[in-house]
This record gives sequence, structure tokens and C-alpha cells, in this order.
Amino acid sequence: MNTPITLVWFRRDLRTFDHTALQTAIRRSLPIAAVFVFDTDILNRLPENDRRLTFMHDCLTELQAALQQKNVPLWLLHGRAEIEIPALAQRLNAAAVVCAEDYEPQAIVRDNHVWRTLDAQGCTLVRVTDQVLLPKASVMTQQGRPYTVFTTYKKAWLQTYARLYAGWQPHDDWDTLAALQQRLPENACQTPPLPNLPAIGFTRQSLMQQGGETAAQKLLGDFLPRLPLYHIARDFPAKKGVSYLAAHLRFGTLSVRHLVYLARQTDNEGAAVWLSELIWREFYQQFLYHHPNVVHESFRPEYRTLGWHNNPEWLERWQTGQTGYPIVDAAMRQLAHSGYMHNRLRMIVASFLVKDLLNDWRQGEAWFAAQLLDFDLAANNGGWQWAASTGCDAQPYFRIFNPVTQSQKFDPDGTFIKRYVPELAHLSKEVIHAPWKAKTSINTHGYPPPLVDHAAQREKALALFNQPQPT
DNA sequence: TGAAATGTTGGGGCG
DNA sequence: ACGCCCCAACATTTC
Repeated sequence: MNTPITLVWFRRDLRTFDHTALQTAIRRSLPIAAVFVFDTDILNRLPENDRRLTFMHDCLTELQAALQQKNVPLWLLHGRAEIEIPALAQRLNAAAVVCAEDYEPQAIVRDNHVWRTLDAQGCTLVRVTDQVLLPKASVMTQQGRPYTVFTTYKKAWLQTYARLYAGWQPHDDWDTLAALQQRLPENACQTPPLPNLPAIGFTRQSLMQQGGETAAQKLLGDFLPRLPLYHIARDFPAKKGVSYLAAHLRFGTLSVRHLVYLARQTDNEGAAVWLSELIWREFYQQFLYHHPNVVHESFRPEYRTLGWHNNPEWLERWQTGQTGYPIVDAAMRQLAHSGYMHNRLRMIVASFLVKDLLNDWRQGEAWFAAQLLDFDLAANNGGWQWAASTGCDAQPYFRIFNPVTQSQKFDPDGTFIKRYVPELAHLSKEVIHAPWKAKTSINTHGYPPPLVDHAAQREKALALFNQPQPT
């Protein structure tokens, strides 16, 4: 029998910097091998042109090289994680498998299954915290219940953070690792090559953002100088105001601990607002863990039986950016074209689908889930239920965005609209937000008239939510 | 992390 | 000079 090892299972933590599972494995004082599984339980549900596979593949190419430099072999497997992980653990005589905890319901089921199988083999599954700073049940109310209101959660989060992270800074134990790896058994190094995308059923897509830890650090370096103005600039989709780091947080090419550390190092309003956004992320992660039912239904029971209109043609017009509301269509076209949408626009188009087109939020959520490069179940579901007024700490149902007013406020010159709706590129800022209202007739080059009348749809939405619902 | 409806105020035009 | 009206501009309430 070979020397026992520790197996580090990479999932959505595709980096080496400030990596909890890797650091935990180092402390176990056994040589280390790493593994990533292209999990067919997940991949089989995705289309062959899914952008995220290209992004992940680039992350893994870089990760494999980075680990190789530290003499850590990365096993890249294609199959069912539930089968592949225990099989590899047995083959390499792993005493423990270390991975970062994942709060998505299906991931929990998978990990529990792996845990039981490993346990039967005499191997331990060690689940550590990496995707968030403060794990699931570490920030609770005095009654021991999970928070459902953000502002109070944030306050408690900051107190707990100050207590647990006093003096914390990112560090590594690469010297210790180097010593451990001298005892790595030969068979652990015989890794199969990284399969190319077609081999696992996908095609390479061109991406707005490149995957990998180097690209992530570059984006971060680009963002930090803009941090002081973040709180102002972030609301304007035509400006370079937001961080553009969400996809890297999704795949773990950045350490969220490091980002919070950087935010706390900076004393200005921009940094404070950015930190708040990162805490929103923690909020939705823990919320999903405590309320997994929200994946399938509205959090608020009284809104589970709303009589949505669900017009399939309207849904398609929304998806393809043909609603006749320029800001909505520009945003939806940006999403389809690039897999990205600015946060302000996510709120506007979500409000429009739910409150103007009277469509079940779950269909909008599903569209975002399929399109977004940075798709994260907890954040996406939380955001949609917030916009639809069906979630925890959601906006009140009567708070309905006016797509024209929002457009005038946050894209005043129509710069963003013109970028994605070329039919309207010739229009002035006076008419571009609502071309149908123009006094003189204008040529809109086939751009459609508004699909619905906002004022009328707003009234219908109010009436819909006002109906007493069986609970 | 709204917007619309309604209420209040105050300046200016005007008889 | 004075009252009246109009209507921004702002504030408050309502959905």
C-alpha cells in the first residue's frame, strides 16, 4: 500500500492564492494530490455552447500549471463526482478528501453522498469554508434563528467579522507544502491530461472576460483605483463603475476573504458600499442554506399562488430584447451577447418582466441562470425574489420601477442604449428613452413600439399582488 | 436599491 | 395695494 495522502477536491475555488482547502490539507501533514471533476450530473443539463465551460476550462488550465509548480498533481476527471471522487480516493489511498463547502441544495446532496461513500472506505470528507467568510450558521439572531433582514444581518456580520478576523491577512504555507510533496507517491502523479472542450461535449466560446487567476488579479488591480468612486459610478451602466469581479467570485479565481480584507483596508465611501455588496453575497448564501425551498418557490407563502400572466410571446420578446423599451432591450441584448449584465439593469429588467409583463419570476431566473457567466444560484435567486417582492427582505410589491424614468436617471445620454440598440443610435437623449412619445415622427429602423403600456401594467401588477392569497 | 398621487407653499402675473 | 389664480417646486402620503 502506498503512503496515505490528502486529496484536495477543487470545485468552485479554482485558484491557489488564499485557498482554504489547500491550506487545510497542508496542515494535515500528508502529501497532497488535487482533483477536479467535470461532473456529468451538472454538465449534461447544459448546452454545448455554454460560455461557462470555456471560462472554467481556462481556469483549470492555469490551475493545473500553478499546482504543478508546487508539485501538486491535478487530476482532471470527467464523470459523476459521486463515483469519481471515492474511486480516486481509494486508488490514491487518500486518508482524507478536503473540499470547500457549497450551500446549493444539489451540491449538499452530492457531498453527503460522497461523504457516506468515503466513510465506508475509511476515508474522511473534510468540508471547509472558502466560498464565504462567515459560514452558514455563524451569524444568527439572539434567538438562534437565521437573519432574514439584510441591515440587521450586516450589522451582526460586521461584529462577527471583527471578532474572528482581527489581524487576519492572507498567507500561504508553500514551504511546508514543498517539504510534504517530497513524499508524494509515484502513482499519484500519473494524471490524465486535461480533456479539451469537445471531449467533454462543449465548444469554445469567445468571452468578454477571461478565466483564470491571472485574469482575476488583473481585473482586481484595475478595479481598486476606481474604488473611491464606486458608490457613485456603479449605478451607471455606460460607465466603468462596477468591479466586474462576479464571475471570478463564482468560480473562486478570487478569494472573497482577500476582497473583504482589501475593502476594510480602504477608508472611503466607495469601499464601504462595495463591502456592503460583498455582505449581500454572504447574506444570500446563508439564506439559501437555511431556506433551500426558495429554489422552487417564493419565500413568502402569500405570494406562491399569484396568477401570473405568463405570456410566452412576451417572455420571448423580453429574452431577445424586443420589448420596445430601449433600456430593457439594450440590457437583454447585452446579456445574450456577452453573458453579462450590469447590476442596475438586472433590477430594471427583472422588475419589467415581473411587474410589467406579469411573468413568474422563476422564468426570468431560469433565463439568467442559462445566460450569465457569473451565475450563482444564491445571488440570482435572491435578486429575483427581491425584485419580484416575493423574497426575504424584498422590496415591497408596490415599489415598481418605471423603465423610462430609470433609463433617464441612469443612462441620461442614452450612451448605453446606443451601444446595444443600433436602431436608435441616431436619436437624441430627449427621445431615446421613450421613442414612441416623440412629438415629431422618427425613423426607428424596425425597432418595435412598446409591447405594453407601463401605467396600465403597473395597475394590473398592484391588483395582482393585492388579491388575498390562500396561505 | 420607486413612483404616482396628493398636499403645501410661495413667487409672479394680472385685473 | 390687494386678492386671485396659476403653477413650479417641494413635501407627504399612498400604492
